[in-house]
Amino acid sequence: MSKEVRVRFAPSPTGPLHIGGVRTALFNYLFAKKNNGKFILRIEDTDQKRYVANAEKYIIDSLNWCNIPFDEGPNKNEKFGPYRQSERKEIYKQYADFLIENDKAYYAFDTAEELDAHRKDHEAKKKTFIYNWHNREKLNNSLTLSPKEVTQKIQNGDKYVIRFKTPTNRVLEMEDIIRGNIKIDTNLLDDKILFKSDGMPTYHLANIVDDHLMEISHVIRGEEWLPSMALHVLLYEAFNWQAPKFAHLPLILKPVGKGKLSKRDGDKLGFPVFPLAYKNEKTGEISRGYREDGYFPEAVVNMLALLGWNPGTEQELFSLNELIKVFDLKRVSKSGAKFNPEKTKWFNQQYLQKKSNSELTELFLPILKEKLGDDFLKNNDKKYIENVISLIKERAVFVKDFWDLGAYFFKAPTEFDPKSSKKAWKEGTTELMQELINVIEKIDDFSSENIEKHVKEWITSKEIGFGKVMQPFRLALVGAMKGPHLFDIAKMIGKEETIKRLNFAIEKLG
RNA sequence: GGCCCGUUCGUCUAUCGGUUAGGACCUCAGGUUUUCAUCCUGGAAAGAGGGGUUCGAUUCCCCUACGGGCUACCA
Repeated sequence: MSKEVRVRFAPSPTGPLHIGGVRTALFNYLFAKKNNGKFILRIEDTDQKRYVANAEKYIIDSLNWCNIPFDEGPNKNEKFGPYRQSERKEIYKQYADFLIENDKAYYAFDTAEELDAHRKDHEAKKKTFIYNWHNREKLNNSLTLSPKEVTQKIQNGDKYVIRFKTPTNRVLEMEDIIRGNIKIDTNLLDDKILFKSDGMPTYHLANIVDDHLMEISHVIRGEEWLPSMALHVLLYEAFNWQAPKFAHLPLILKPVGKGKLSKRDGDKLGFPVFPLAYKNEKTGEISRGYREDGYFPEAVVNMLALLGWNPGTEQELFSLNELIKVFDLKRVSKSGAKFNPEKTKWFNQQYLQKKSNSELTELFLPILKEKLGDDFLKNNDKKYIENVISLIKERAVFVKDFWDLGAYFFKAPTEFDPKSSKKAWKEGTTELMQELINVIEKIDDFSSENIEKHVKEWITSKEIGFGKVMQPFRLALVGAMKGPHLFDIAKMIGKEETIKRLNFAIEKLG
C-alpha cells in the first residue's frame, strides 16, 4: 500500500505570481487530483529582504481565479501548520543543530566581505571559488576552530551561518520522474548555507524539513531546481528521512530571443505574463493580467496545461476535469517551451464559442453599461443583446470584441468610414437609397427573410447589380463595410431605425 | 569558466527501430459570404552536424555544436 499522494506548491511571496508559477501549481494540482491526493500551498517567505506584503494574497487570488484551489494552506485545513515558513522559524533551528551534532554540518564565521574577496581573487585567476571539501579546512569555521573558540564566538554574538558538510567522493544517482536517471559527483558540490545569520533557514533547509514534516510524497517544481536536487537528496539522507519523488518541469521561455520568460517580455510584446493585473506598491507600476485582458480562466489553464505536456492524442481542448483524468507526469516534455501568446488567443476564442449566448450577455453587460450609460437597458432588453451576440459571436475572441463588432446594433453611426464611402457611394446612389426607403416603408412583416425578399425583388426589377444597393445600404446601417448579414441587421434595429439611418447617410454623403 | 539538463516544421508538439514523419498555432492559396470576419478545402513548412550499433535509425550510444538552467547569508 503506497502512501497518500501529497504535493505542494511553494512560492516565495516576492511579487506577483508569474504564468510559469501558475503552470507549476497547475501540474501539482492535476497530479494530486488524478491520484486522489492533496494539493498544498506553502508560503516560502524566508527571505526577509525580498518579502512583499500583498504577494501572498495575490498568489491565492490567482489560484482561485484559475479554479485550482489548495486543500491545505495558510488559514485552511492547517493539519501540518503553520504553512508560512516565517511562522515556523523555531522549527528549523533544531534540525540545523541536529545536523551539527551529527557532523553533517558546521558553523561558519566568514563574513560576506571575506567570501566576496575570495571570489574576486579566484575570478582574477580565472578560477571559481567554491566553499567545499577542498578549502573548508582553511576557512573560518567550526572545522578549523577549536570547540572552545566556537563556543566563545557564538557567545560573543559573532554572526555565523550553518553550512552543510557535503559528503565527498560519491557519485549520487538520482531518479527524476520526467528526466530519468541523473548522476552527480558530490565533490563538485559546494557546502551550501542552510541557516542564515539572521536566524532564518535558507530555502534548502526549510524546504526539506517542511516537505518531510508535511509528508510530501512528490516534489514537482521548475527545472531551475534541478541543480539543487543533489543537495536535497543528501539532506534527506543526513536526516535519515525517506526522500520524496522528484519531477522537474521544463521552463517557459521567451517567445523571441533568449532565456526564460520574464515580466519585460509581456510589456515588450504586448501580452500578459501574470494571471491577474498587479500594481507594484513601490514603483506604482501596473502589470496587466490575463483576467483583466479578458481571458477566460479555462482558456488560460488549458493553454498552460499543453505547454510542456500533451495527452498523446490530438485533443487540444480540455476542461479541468478532463485534464485531471488524463494527466500524467511521464508525458511532460523535457525541453523548455517558448511561450506563444497567439495560441492563447485561439484557446480563448474556442472557449468563447462554447459559451451560451445568455452567459455571454451577462459578461457583456458591464461593457455596454460603460459605453452607453446605465439606462441603456431601458431601450434594450437582454433578449435583444442575446440576439446581437448570436449574430457576431463567431467573429469574437474576447467578450470585449462584441462592442467593436456590434456597436451599431446599439447606436447609429455618426460618421462613415471614408474609404468605404468613396467605394460605395457613387453617382446615383443617393437617388437609389431614396427609392430603397420607399421600398422598405411598404414592408409590413419586418423579418430578415421578408426584407430580403422585397429588396431583392426591387433590385432585380431595376436590372442593376446587387452591390450597387447593398454596399451603400450596409454603409448607412453600419458605418463601415463590415458585419453580419445585412437583412439581419435591419431586422434587429427595426424598420423605423433603418429608414432613419438611410436618411442620415443621404444627408451626410449625398 | 565549472556543473547539470535539453535539441522533430517559425512556435507548441506526436512518433515507445521499419510512417508518404501526424496534429495545432502562425502563414499562403482557393471556395463560401455581392461587405468584413467566420467557416470549408488545399499548400508550404521539421528530425542540429559528425561518428558508431543495426538488415534498417528521428528513435539506442559517443563526440561536436547550439539552447536552457544553476553556480548568493534569493527562492
